[in-house]
Amino acid sequence: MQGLPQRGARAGSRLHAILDEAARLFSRQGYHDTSIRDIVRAIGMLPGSLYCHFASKEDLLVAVYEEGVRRMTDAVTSALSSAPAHPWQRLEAASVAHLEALLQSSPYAVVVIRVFPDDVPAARARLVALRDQFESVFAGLVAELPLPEDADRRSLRLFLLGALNWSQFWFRAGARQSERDTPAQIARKMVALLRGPAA
Amino acid sequence: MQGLPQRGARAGSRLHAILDEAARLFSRQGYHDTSIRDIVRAIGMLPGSLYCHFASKEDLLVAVYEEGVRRMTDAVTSALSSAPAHPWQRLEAASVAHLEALLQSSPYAVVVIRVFPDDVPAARARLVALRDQFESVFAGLVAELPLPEDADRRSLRLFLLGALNWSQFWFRAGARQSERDTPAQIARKMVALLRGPAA
Amino acid sequence: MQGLPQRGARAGSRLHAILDEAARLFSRQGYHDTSIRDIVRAIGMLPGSLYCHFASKEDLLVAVYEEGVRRMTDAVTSALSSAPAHPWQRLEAASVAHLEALLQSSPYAVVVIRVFPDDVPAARARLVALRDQFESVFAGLVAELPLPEDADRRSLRLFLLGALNWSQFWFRAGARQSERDTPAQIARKMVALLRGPAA
Amino acid sequence: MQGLPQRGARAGSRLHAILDEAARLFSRQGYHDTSIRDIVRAIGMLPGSLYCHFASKEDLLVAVYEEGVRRMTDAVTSALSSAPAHPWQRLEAASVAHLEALLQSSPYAVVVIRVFPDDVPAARARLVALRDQFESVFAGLVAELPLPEDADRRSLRLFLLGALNWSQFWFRAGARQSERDTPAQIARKMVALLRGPAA
DNA sequence: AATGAATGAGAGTTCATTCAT
DNA sequence: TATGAATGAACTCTCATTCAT
Repeated sequence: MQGLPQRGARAGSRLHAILDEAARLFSRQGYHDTSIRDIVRAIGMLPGSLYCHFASKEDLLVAVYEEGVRRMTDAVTSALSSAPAHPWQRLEAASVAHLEALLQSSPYAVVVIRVFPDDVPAARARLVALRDQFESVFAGLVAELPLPEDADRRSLRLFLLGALNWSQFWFRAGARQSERDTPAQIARKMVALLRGPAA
Repeated sequence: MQGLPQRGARAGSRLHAILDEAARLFSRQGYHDTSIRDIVRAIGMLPGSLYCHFASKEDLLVAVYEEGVRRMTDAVTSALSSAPAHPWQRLEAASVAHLEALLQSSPYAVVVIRVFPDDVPAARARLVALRDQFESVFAGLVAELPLPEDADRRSLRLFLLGALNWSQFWFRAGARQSERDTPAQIARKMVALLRGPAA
Repeated sequence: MQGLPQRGARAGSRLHAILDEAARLFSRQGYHDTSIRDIVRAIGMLPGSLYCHFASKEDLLVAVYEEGVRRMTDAVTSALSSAPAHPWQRLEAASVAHLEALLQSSPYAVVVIRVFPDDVPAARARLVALRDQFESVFAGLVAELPLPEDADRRSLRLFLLGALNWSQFWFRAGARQSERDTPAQIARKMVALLRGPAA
Repeated sequence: MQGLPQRGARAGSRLHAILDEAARLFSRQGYHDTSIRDIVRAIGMLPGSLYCHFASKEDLLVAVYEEGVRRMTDAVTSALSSAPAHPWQRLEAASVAHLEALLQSSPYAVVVIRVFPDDVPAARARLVALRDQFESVFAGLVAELPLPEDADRRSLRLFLLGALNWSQFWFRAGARQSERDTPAQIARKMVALLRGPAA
């Protein structure tokens, strides 16, 4: 885990374990339904011990968020590095990477999308800032799109990200496994819809 | 309030008051940050009294959800009754009505969109069913759209609703008041994007 | 217990029990060494139940203080009603009554003198106000004393009350029971010292 | 700081720093409201490190008490060395020195008077012994006073010290700065009151 | 002499809920 | 239909202290 303090093998591994477990539980049960006890129990610690690493439950959430944004950004950046040059294809590659992180691979990413800043007033400002940080990547990609002069790029970005993020609520439900789209397919369909039938 | 039990003027008014206050607080603070005490305090009741009307906090949430779905459905249905016959225009009218309810007029609608079934395990199934009930209205409208034989109508519906619903998270932030789109404008832009540049 | 809400036999008795037990423990162990759990355990309640009656531990302390001031004031007032008319004798009677309450009869009074406002920041202002309220009785008595025009009555009052109140720290220690002064004797000696050898 | 272990410049300075900070915080916030963390944070140490110097928080308090008694005794002794020979004047000089230490100059002295032995059961006996040690200085001075054969010298001493010590609770409140007595003036008034109007 | 992660106990408090009245 | 006291469990968090390094 890049960027985390790791001043010793033991120390780092415990902090690592707390973050991983918090990400896992926050992503599955949400923030409010996950207690400090739930988290530490799963990794063989005592509740008080967690406070050696985080001053409050909100701070822990922020740390998970930070890692989540880092991972999502990394995933998108990494996908872009091997993507074609065409702006629409780059947006598609980023969307695929984002949706795969969100729906498939990373509890950290799920936390960022699932736990809403408004639901944790004490951390709201910091969570919003982190979300904005991630969205700026997409803002950059949308800015490159070959669109008419008067196109509303902000709406397009919000529209795309909203649709992508909302998929967490229906992705695992619905049709039989075999008929279900993969995250990558979903992302490609969304970008295609935005690009329009003509393209 | 149509459809609510109303065995007398007084009775109905108390139940009404509870629901209104619950909708107001759930929509503003979320479900977990709103306590039974918060709700009853605001209407001059005591915590125990609420249980004359609802067996549990989850049941109260379900009741608010039911009313929210009813209101959203009513708003959409009502808008459709005076809408043009063209399928795209009907989808637009429905989207506008939905987004106005969500962002402008109804705390009940906000609860339906803001409080996620996964965050309230004990009521999950019922909340999902109510959401589905509402979405079926849009499924009907999407089914009418003049699209190629092989178009993925389910994705289109999920895409539109995701984008619409996600707007609750960014609507009140951002640009200066004067430059901000109204809910109706946002909805129209979204439908236009989906319809494609040709239309 | 005069002045306490008592809207029902049961209700009053529980509140009564909480206050009595809190006064008893605060007076014996101090405020910080007494936990909510200590208090409720002694009267067969659960910790949460206490919060039906008091919003916080500080509020409970204030309530004990209020009762303590009431009792001390009552004791002094009652003693004055049957005291001679001479100002020095009245001051003596008040001092005797105060010291008997403090050292002999009332845990409530002990709390007022033993728990210092500065030790409970959240309640400081209210505790100081209650102490002042009690001291004003003595201010009245000192104002009546036949003293030279330029006498410093404020210092005399603070001197007397300081000496009286400090006795809580040495009263139970020291010499054999038989040789020990009673609270009344201590109070009389103090007033005599202040009055001077001539009197 | 005389009497403290000082096995090297560095060692002494850390211990010194701990004691000073503990005295400062105990005197301002009381013993229970001051945590080990508060103390070490202020001097750039970690909680565990404090235990290289003191085996427990109570031991730290006792050390502060010891230093406090030493300072108060030194102040009184020093004042007496340059005081007139008359017993009442010597008592006055001692009282002035004590009150100046308590109200003006020494957090250590404040701790001795502010933190009551009964509030720290684990250290009670040692704290009481230290207090007694200090009071014995005053016992000696009172023994010298020219008083009638049957005078109650013990009461006089307790009365004086109680009044002096209690002043910590009202000294900083009350009248405007300009009208307020200095600690020395307060001490002189108290001794004058005890000596009686005639003298 | 100092570190810093961890302990284990316990703190005050909140909560949805119950039930006799 | 409403009350209000009580429940029982759980909550986040703080504390003095320990100990391998």
